[in-house]
Amino acid sequence: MQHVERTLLTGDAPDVAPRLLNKLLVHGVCIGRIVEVEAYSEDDPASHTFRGRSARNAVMFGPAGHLYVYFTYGLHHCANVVTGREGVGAAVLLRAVEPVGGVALMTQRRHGRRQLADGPAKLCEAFAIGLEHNGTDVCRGDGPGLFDDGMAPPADPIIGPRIGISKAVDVPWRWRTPSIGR
DNA sequence: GGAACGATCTGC
DNA sequence: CAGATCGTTCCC
Repeated sequence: MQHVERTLLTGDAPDVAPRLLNKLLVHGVCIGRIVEVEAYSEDDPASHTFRGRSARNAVMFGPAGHLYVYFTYGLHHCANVVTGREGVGAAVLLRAVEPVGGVALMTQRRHGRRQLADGPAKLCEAFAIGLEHNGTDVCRGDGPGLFDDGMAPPADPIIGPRIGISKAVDVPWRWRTPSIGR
């Protein structure tokens, strides 16, 4: 199995996001099929990059294919894949994956709970993704990576507004694979 | 220096 | 439906 090509991630976030559906997130023994994503662009009031570059969001302005991990609500981590060309602050938030491998380990990390990775913070807990992975490359190496096993993105993704934001509430930049997950 | 709030999750 | 819990950002 191969890492995804970086060229897949160099477009605008809303174009890249639906392409990531059905790709695999792999970290160590843990494997999950991506079933829900959201796009965040630079001129987007809901994006961390809307007010310009900062220490926290610097990775989002870097080259495509790197992981942007942030800490929120004092206890959760969320993971994004940076998109666009270097200098453009955009990314795709990984919202949910369907567990495919490493379920025992993920269950342990999730303290025995049944929902392993059906939310952005649960996904990070299950896959042990933290700030130490901020800026790592998902197209190569041994850290959290994106892989292509040949399954195409869904032809009929469910499209809707993004979740948990207070600005640009009506922008339909959330994509979900039908019939799987929640 | 301080206050407000957040791309969430859980248990009550 | 509110609390957890703290880093980031913005304002004074």
